[in-house]
Order: sequence, then C-alpha cells, then structure tokens
Amino acid sequence: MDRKVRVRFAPSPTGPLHIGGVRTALYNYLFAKQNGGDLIFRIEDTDSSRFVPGAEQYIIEAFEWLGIKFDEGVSYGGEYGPYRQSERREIYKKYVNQLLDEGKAYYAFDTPEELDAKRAEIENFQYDAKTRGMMRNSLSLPKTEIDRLLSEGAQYVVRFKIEPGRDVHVDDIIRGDVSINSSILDDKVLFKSADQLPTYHLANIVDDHLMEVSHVIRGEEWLPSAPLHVLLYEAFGWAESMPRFAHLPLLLKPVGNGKLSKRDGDKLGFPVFPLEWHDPKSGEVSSGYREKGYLPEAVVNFLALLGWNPGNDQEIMSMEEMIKLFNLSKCSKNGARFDYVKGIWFNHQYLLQRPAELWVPEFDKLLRENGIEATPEKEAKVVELMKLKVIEYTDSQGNKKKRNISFVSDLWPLTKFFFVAPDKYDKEDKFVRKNWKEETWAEMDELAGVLSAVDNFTVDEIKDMVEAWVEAKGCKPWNAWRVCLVGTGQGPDMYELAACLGKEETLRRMDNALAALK
RNA sequence: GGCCCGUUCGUCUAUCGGCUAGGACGAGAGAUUUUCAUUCUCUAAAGAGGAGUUCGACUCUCCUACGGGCUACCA
Repeated sequence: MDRKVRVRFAPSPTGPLHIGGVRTALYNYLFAKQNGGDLIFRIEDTDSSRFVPGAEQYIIEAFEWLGIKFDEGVSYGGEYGPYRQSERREIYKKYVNQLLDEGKAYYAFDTPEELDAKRAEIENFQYDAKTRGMMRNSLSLPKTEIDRLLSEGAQYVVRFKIEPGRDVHVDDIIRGDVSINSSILDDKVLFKSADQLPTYHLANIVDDHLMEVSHVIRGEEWLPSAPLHVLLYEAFGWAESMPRFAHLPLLLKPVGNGKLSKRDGDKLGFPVFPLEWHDPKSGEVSSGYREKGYLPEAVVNFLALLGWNPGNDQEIMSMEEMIKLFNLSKCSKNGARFDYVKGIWFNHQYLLQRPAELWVPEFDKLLRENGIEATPEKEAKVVELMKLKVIEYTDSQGNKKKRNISFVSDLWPLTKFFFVAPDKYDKEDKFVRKNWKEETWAEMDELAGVLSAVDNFTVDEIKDMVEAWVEAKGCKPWNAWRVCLVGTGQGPDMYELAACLGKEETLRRMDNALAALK
C-alpha cells in the first residue's frame, strides 16, 4: 500500500474562501508535503447557478499569500486535467452511462414540482427502494414509456440505485470505523437535468479516481455522505483503489451556537476570509486577514492548531516544522470554537520576530495615513531619524523594550508623540492630575531654563545638566516633564525622548504646556 | 423527526487504564519601572450525568443529557 500520496483541495467558486476552507487546504498541504506527495487544486463548479465570477482568482491569490503551494490543478497545470469540473462534462457522461448500462443507476422523470408535491404529501419522504416504485422512473415505468420519454427529449435526472439492507463501512483516519445501513440512504441524484452536469457526489468520485487521489481530507459536513461515496466506488469497480478518508472537525462560532459562518466575522470584529472580498453583486465588502494587518505565517500557525497539535507544548511553528510534525490521526474529533483572540496573539508573536527593518515600509504607510509627510528635505531627515528611534523603541531585538503590539497599526497610538505635539493638555487626565501639583509649574519653568542652556542636545548632555539641577533642587520632575512633552503617561526615558525631539521642539512643547497648565 | 459524529479549565488542547489532570490564550494579583509597555512571579479555572468492565478509569462499554453535522436536480 505504498502508492504515491496525492491529495486535493476542491472548492466551489461560489464566493470568497472561508477560513475553515483555508484550514482544510492547509491540512491537505501539510499531509502532502510530509509524504512527498502532490496537492491538487480542483474547481468544483458543477452548480452553475451559484457560480460567482472572480471567486476562483480570489482563491488562488489567497493561497499565494498564505504560502500554501499547489503542485497541479487549475492555473498550475498537470497531467490529469482539465481540473475544472465544468470542462469535464464528457467524462462524467461516460461514467454515468456506465452505471446506467449496468443497472446501477436509473432515469427519473419526476419534475421538481412533482417531488415537492410528494414531500408535502408524505412526511419524511425519501426517494429510495421503498418509494421509487411509485415515482416516474425507468424502474417503475414500462419500457415503451421510457423510450417514448427519452426520444421526446423529456427532462430527466439520473439517480443512483441504492441496494437497501447493507451495512456500509467507512474507515476514517480520524474517526475510525463509521458505519450506517444503506436503507437510510436515498437514491441520490448523480446527474442533473437543470444544467446537464453531474452532482458533487458523482463528479467527486470520478475525478478522485481519475486523478489518482490517495487521501480525501475534507470537512466533517461530508461524513454523512461518505458511505454513499464508498458505494459509488464499489459500483464503478474501484473499491481496491478507493482513497482513504479523513473528516476534519468543523470550526465553530466564537460565541453562541453553530458553525462559523461568513456572517459572523465582521459582526464580531474579526475576518472570516483570508483576503478582503468585494462582492460583485451586492457590492458588499468583507474584511480579510491580509488587509487587517495579519501576517500569513501567523494565520497559518493559528489555523493549524485549531484541531491539531504536535502533542507537546510547542505552539509557534514554521510551515517546515509543521510539515514535519503534522499527523492526521492526531487531529481532534470535536469542533473547535474559533477563538480569534488567540489569533491576535499569534500575530503578536510573529510581528515581534520580524527584524525592525521589515517594519519600515508598513510604518511609512502608517505615518502617511496619519498625515505625517516628510516633504521638505530637512524634515525628511528628522522623520527618518525619529523613525529609527521609534523602531529602536519598539524593536524586539533589544528584547527589553518589547511593546504590546499585535499589528503594525498599533504603533501609531504608541509612538504618535514622536511626531506630533500634544494637541491639548488635559488637566482631568489621570496621569496629569497625579503629577501636576501646586509647585510643578514653577519647577517646569525652571527646567525649561535648564534645557535651553544645553548646547549639545544629546542624551548625555541633557542628562548631565538636568541631573545636576535635580540634585540641587531635590525634586522629581520626570512625570511632570513627561506631561509637558507627551501630554500623558507614555513614552520612553525622558532624556531619550527630549534628545529625539530636539531642542527646539522640546522647548516649544514646554512652552505650550506651561501656557496651558498655568 | 431520522441518521451520523462529538463531549477535559471561559477558549484551543495534553493525557492513548495507574497523577498533585500539564501547557497556551484570556482573566486576576504582586514585583520591577521617572510614565505606558515590557519582563518576572503567583492565583483562580476542567474530565456533562448515571450505570457497568477492572485491583484501578478522564481514558474501555452502555444509557441519558447536551453540542455539532447531514437529511436539495448545493457543494
């Protein structure tokens, strides 16, 4: 049983890729790479009514961003194409006919209206061995009538003839043996009249067989139809080469009941899509992880651990490590609540691992968004300098100065004061109230004098002068001084801050504060 | 309703018959700090309930409860 590992991720292009789908694809990818196998990208567009333009391209772009690479499939090429099911009509036709010829499937002429009527008439109506005798199909109708209907071009679907009373077993890698009795299965539609395309069930089996798929790793929502799929493999005579199944637990809503749905995200303040999505019909915009400032590595790492873990306490893992450690049979069986708060923590971790230089472009963007433009040459230099200071202040390499930053955008409120003076001095601010006493004004006035006497405005010089004054005066001016320069209790060491701001700006801010807090 | 799957701290989870049930996120407390933040330390927090099997069950079996999924000419 050492056949080549070939797995597939096969979304239907009905909209943006759901984050649960991303996880399924990720597990397929990890499994494939671990076993030196291939990951196939197949588009299951057999429901022409739900097709959404742009969805396919979106999905491809999302995986590129996430770093999940496919070996073959739509837009990747390969020997087993075409990889879009709508382009495989003839293939399916052939296999449907095979089942028809062998009496394993039959024509059903019942219209949707007739079926609705039947469902209304009989409670829990199911099209199966018990009821097909009373329906209009090639099993119940006389041969002449069938020939007449077919030659007249009557609409029909092809249904799979399920033999009742048999226990069907599915050997699932995650769940073990799952079995059901074939009597509860209905005669599933294999081929639709509406768009002359097969249903998922048929196309799925035919493609997986033809593409030599070795393992089917998909969501738990498919578990109930897995026995049907086993029966189809048998009907085609492909039981020997049937892929192994692994049904993944579902992602659940962070609060409340039910599985995570597309609607939950923006309602609760987190994206459910990898990339931002603009709905072509409604014009509605749904947020994406990429646009929210998440790093793809963080999203991947977070998702991987929702339903699987390496069995030890390690949580931060690179893709390479995950490929080494991944284990399908160690996946949990129960659904996982989508706790996006932990996702934020993962982003924090990955952001801090980044060398500071990599932040610069994004930080630049952040500055521009906040109206800090370094147009004149002189200012450009200052901003550049300050930026370096900010990075030093926030950089993780120093390790002692780690800030609580989960997204690059968190930097702005944390470093704003480097770039803009406080627009107001709020006496009601808790920090101000605590540190601005009766005698403070006079002290700060004096301090301003000391500072203006510093010739060379460097950290060391400022420190020397101020400390000398502090010693003589016997006061603790730092918090009040901070109020002057920052407006509140934030920022780095005061000498550092003053030196970074420069003499002119420092004195200007002190003047402002003295005027406002008189 | 029927069928299938599941059930360990608030959340993600470790444990594959033998423990004080471990870790992480989140929460709380304290220490350090000229502020914020970091960092460090600590705390609270779990085996759905009931029967078995066993010397012994979170781990195996059954029942109940609860949660989830499926039940389309959708995937």
